[in-house]
Amino acid sequence: MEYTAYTSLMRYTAGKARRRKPLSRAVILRTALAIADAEGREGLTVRRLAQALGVTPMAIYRHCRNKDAIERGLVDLVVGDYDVTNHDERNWRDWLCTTCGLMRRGLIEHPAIISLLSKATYAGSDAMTVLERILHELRGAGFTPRGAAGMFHALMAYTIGSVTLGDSNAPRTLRREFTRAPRARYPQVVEAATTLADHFEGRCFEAGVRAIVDGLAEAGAATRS
Amino acid sequence: MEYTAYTSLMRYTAGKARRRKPLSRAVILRTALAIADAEGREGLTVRRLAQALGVTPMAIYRHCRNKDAIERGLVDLVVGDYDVTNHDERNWRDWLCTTCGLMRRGLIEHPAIISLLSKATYAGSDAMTVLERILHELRGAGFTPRGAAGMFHALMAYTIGSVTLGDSNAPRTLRREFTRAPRARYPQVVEAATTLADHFEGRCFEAGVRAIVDGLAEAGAATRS
DNA sequence: ACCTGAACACCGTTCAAGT
DNA sequence: ACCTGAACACCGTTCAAGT
Repeated sequence: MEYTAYTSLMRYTAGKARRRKPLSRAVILRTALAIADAEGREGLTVRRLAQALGVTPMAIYRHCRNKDAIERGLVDLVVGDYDVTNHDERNWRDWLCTTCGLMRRGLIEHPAIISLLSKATYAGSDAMTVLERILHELRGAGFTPRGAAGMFHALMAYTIGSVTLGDSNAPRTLRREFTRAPRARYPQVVEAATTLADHFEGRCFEAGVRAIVDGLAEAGAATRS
Repeated sequence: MEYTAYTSLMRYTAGKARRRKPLSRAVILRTALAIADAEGREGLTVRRLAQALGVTPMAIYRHCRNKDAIERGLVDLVVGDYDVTNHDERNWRDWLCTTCGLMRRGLIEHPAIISLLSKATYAGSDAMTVLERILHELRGAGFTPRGAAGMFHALMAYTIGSVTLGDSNAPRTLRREFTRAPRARYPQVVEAATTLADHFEGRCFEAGVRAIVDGLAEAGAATRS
């Protein structure tokens, strides 16, 4: 216990003076993200955060209204860090595919974020900029506003759901559960066990995105001009 | 504070004798679900649960290993309550559509569950039965094991992601954020505002499912026999 | 076997006080 | 203006004790 707290403190404050001058909202959020990444969402605690910052818990309240505000700030921080639309795929299908892949990557590298997504807000955040950029790309590809909105939402939902299903269980646990299920009661599960596990582990993510893109592109004559 | 605790106690124990005899794992989980539904995930507390059961917190530990076990139990409980595959659609597309609709319904009626999904396990749970049943239906429709697994995973991911995006923000908040976004910076968002909000509010869920089903059914010659 | 009481090591947050 | 100390009302969980 003592040891864990100590090494964590070392890790999060590495290279900084133990007594810093500023303590801004920005450094609070960055430290909070580091803690959440390392110990998970419930490992992030105002008191723990203060300790990592070398400060008293109450010092944090001078810069952030409360813990909820910090958690909301983390979502913004990650969205801002991953410039998911900043790449140079030429055709719009590849562009969408890469964008979703980058989103997925960001969510996986910061696993605590996905459970905070429900606290996020669009107004005045980087998320709105990402949304605008994706709609712009889709309009350029010939989608109507309605078609573009549908595509954005479906891909977003699929990506988030994919990550949720993926980090549900420890890496190889799920694979074992499927392959070792009693064949008499679960014949289909056993037969599809390895391919099921592949999907849950995210190995077929890109194929899923492409199928959804194609499915939505065809659906309804009104979605594309 | 006193008042809230009192009315909650009344609500959760309504119709039961204040001093019950058994206190089984089953009644603990049912009460826990009621609390989680009413106050959200962080409103569910061992001490609060004990209070609602008219018992000391430690009495609960005789029946459940710890809070984590209770939370995992809640996912099973909801999956078991909603018999999502029990309906009589004739063709497989409609069948999938209705199944996803029922899953979505269950998740929305118990909003705390979605954030507990990552704690769930397949082995020995009702979730495995649902999975088996869906794969069975897809095999019957001519899908290969691989194709069926892909379809299950994609629909599951989409459904979960859809609900996650939906309950992110309070009902009308998101709609306002989109329609009132500054037009100069976010022209596409403003233009698609109402249709975007419709999607986030889940009004186009069924259309999304159908498009994904069609997209995956076409994808790859190997997925169907 | 089943439940309770007291205790421990934590939480988020407020309020008054220091510099 | 920015930070601290002490306090309050909570947590999950363990351990020994009651019946």
